Amino acid sequence: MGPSMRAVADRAGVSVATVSNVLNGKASVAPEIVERVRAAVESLGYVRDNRASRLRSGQSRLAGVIVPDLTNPMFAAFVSTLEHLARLDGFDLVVVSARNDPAEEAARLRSIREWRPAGLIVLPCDGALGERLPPGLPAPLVVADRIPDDPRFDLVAVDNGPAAAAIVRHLAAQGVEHCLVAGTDLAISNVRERWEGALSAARGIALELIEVGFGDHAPPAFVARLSGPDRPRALFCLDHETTLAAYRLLAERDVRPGDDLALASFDEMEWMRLVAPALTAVRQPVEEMAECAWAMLGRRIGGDAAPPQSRRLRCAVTFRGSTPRQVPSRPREAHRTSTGGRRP
Amino acid sequence: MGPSMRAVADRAGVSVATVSNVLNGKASVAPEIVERVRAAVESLGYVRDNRASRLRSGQSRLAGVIVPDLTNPMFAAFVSTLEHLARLDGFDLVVVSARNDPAEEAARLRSIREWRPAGLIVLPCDGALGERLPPGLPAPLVVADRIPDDPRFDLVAVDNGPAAAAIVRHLAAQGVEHCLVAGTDLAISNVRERWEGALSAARGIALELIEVGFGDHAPPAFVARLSGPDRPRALFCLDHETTLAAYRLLAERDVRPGDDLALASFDEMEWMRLVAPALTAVRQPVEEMAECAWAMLGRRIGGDAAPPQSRRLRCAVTFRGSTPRQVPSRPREAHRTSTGGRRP
DNA sequence: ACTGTTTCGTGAAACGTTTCACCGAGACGC
DNA sequence: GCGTCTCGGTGAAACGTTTCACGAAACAGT
Repeated sequence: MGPSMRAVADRAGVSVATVSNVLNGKASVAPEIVERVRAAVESLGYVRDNRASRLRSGQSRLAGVIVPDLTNPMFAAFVSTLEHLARLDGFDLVVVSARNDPAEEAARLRSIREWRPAGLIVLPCDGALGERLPPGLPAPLVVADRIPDDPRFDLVAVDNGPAAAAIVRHLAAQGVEHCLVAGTDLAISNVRERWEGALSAARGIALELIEVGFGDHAPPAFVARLSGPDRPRALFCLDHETTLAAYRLLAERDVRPGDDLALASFDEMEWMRLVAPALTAVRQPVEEMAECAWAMLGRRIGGDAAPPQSRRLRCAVTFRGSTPRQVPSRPREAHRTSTGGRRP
Repeated sequence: MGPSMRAVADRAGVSVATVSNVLNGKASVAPEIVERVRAAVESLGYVRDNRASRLRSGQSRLAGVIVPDLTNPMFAAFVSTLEHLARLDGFDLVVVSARNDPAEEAARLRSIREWRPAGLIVLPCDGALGERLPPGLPAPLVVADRIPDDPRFDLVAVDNGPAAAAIVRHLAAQGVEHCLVAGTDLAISNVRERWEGALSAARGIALELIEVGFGDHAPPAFVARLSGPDRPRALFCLDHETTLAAYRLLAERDVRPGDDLALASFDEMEWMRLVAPALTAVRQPVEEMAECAWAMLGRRIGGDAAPPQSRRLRCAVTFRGSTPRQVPSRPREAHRTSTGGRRP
């Protein structure tokens, strides 16, 4: 163990209470004594023990974040901004990745309580968060990104429906008549909302849904649907995992996005702007979401007891070369696609 | 505050010491009493307070991780695996992103000590980690990914030199005679080692170095070098940031990797396999690195006092379409590039 | 019946802080 | 010269655990 306040006090020739006062700037202390204490701290290399400090004071200045998967760049960005904001407010963050496993999420939710966090920010694996929560909320909880069945919590998410609708309207306007819509799992609120939003805008365009799950490999049904001779002319992926799986699959099958298949995606990532043609995609405002979540949590920690609030942030939809007009005779405005006739 | 052990003890009609024994399975307790205590815990919804527990026991079962930038998918993956491993050993993780700022890194390094972590895993911003460390190591520290000037710590990193050499040899074999080598900053050990590794293999190929820094936009010198009429026929980027900047730049300037410029990269990412032509790249074994770091830290926490160890993990180098043979007349084996004549 | 030994459980002392009531000593008003 | 403040500082009681020495049975061996 390092030196304790006791050691500092002895060396400075004062009482522990005074050391505490100096360190926390609580009571007024004579400048000369402040100096002595500072010097003692310095020379001993004293570091406060937060465990004792927080235990006694009842404060925790610690927040927990639980994300479904830290490997997903979106969630990583979320945590990163959150971590920064938290630090500005003097909070530390315990970060947990549930690895897309509700059981692990539940376990972590339980174990994190032992640290007595001042607040929790949870991006749930699925909608059934309420059931997994230990009875009796241990601390203020803000739910982000995914919508739980349980309305007890503050919520910040994006407006999935309208964004998906915008994509579908765009596809229809480009002349697409039939579109395959793929997502990992409709049990995830975002995916469900996106599908419903797409449906709501499906005028003059036929939509067909397929769930592909989280597995490392695309399920046979998906593969078959995309490689058969009657494969759709357009594909709208409702989340990043699906887009990635589809993009790989298409490359293997030598189906070129843009040329052979209109491709649009939710969850815009850097690579979607780098590939050629670039992908039409919906970008979620992750940073803004993190800011909002932290602000909400801050208010709750501050004691605000207003009824649960729910905020929806607007997504940015960008149309790019992967969804060109569907009239082969007219020259395309598509970005960086070859002019055709490339297949042997 | 929630119920304490006192409350549980009262309800079960035993002493706090017994409750503690039951909860920790330390001393032998009569089965009937165990049951009573369990029931009391259950009905009160008791949760242990780690602050008190760890304070008294002197254990911490808490580890800190400091990464330069959580937004970087490599570091996110590192933290993710680490978090998982830690949890398997019953450790919690305090995660900190230094946002590429040595000052922030230093600040966090200082403040994290207040939690009395059992150990620290640090991926330093630069080589000068030693200077920023508070005097007197507070806990075992394992350095990962980047090599500090200070040899006091256990280290796990990748074999940058050989991997870079492999890339350069490959380029030479493909007929490249002159290659521009770009990296953010030679002050970063990885970048330096890669450059040196490249140099060591530069037989029959001229290498030219440029540092591009971390800014959001590529510096003018880089832009000029890549767009001028005498631009090099090959580019080797020494880190992900640089590759990204270069790739964007090339796209704007309508210079096609593979066709117009051989392009190889360190830090393979998903998108490099998705673009066409796919990028020749060096993949770092992040997961393995995390496993190794955790294992090392585990040994130190266990009390191993052997002299600092240093491990280098092997990178995987994959040659892809972005570095085709440099003989224009012969048909290329390149993957998914058009057959030429595309420029108006 | 007298020791040992084992088993099961308890009281109380830590751990390192914060906080609160209190105290001595000047300063001040009258 | 006497109360009354304020200022600066202190001792000691918490906070919720773990741990340790110790006791009270119960049981076995002589």
